[in-house]
Amino acid sequence: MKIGEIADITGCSVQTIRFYERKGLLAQPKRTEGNYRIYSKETLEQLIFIKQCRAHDMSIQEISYLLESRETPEQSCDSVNAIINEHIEQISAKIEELNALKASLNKMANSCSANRKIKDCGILSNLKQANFPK
Amino acid sequence: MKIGEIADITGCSVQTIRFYERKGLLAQPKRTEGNYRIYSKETLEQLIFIKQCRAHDMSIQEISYLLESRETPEQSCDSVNAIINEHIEQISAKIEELNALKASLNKMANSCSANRKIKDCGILSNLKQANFPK
DNA sequence: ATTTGACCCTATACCAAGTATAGACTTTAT
DNA sequence: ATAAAGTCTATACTTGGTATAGGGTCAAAT
Ligand SMILES: [Zn+2]
Ligand SMILES: [Zn+2]
Ligand SMILES: [Zn+2]
Ligand SMILES: [Zn+2]
Repeated sequence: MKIGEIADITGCSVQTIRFYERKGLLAQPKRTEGNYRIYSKETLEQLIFIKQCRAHDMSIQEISYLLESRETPEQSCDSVNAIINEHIEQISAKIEELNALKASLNKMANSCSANRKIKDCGILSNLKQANFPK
Repeated sequence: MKIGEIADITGCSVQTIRFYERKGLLAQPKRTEGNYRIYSKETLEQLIFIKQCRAHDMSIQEISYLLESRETPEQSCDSVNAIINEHIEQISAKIEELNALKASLNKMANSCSANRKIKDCGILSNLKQANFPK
């Protein structure tokens, strides 16, 4: 298969596939005489795996670790669990952070209701307040 | 005040302040004879405003619009409201997305419990599944 | 008077995870 | 034979900074 085909199948762009190759997520593929990349079914499956990981917002490095671990199928999958659990923790922390931001923003939005002029806008005066950790 | 002072006061790094200047969030300040930047109290307050906006995860462009609007204090603050509300929408959407990701990741994490070998790991086999929008 | 140290200056490169060109080459279709 | 579509490499751009390198400035200590 040529690069455009696996791009179509997976929904990754051609540039993204070449980018993953540069980053080491995909091995250097064989080439045709005309220097076109040629992919095997296995590489296509690996790209699908990568796509699923990215869809779960895993970093290139996390995906690297997972791909690496797939090369030792007889070993314990504890490391896989560790990566996923840590990633879930990251996402949970981000959700908490965004919920706090949203609450603060909503509070600000509610502080604009009366005068409706820029100079009196509660939103802008809220944003002027310093909020330094002592 | 010199740049290091307002960096200390606001908690922005010196590089970040220079970065904001390049991005147009802060005007070109006056300089000493030795070419050091000199800041007024007003600029310090503007930097605090910017910091508060960034703490609410607003983009440089959104902050630009807010700073611009502050220059027409007699005008209606509808545009300010629009920016904040749109930003709240962005954050809400992101929260939804992360909640969905987290649910999917938790489901995956639960699928690893039995064999504890890489080749049988439910997490990895989940990630192998293609999930293409038809 | 000079040297040290702390600060400041510009310019440039780097990070993630791609996206978007330019300019050339290969292959396919008409 | 030519045009269109696909591919190639290399490079620049995105966001919000961070981290250097290689200088210049300024105050205090020697
Ligand atoms: Zn992660
Ligand atoms: Zn208002
Ligand atoms: Zn926003
Ligand atoms: Zn497992």
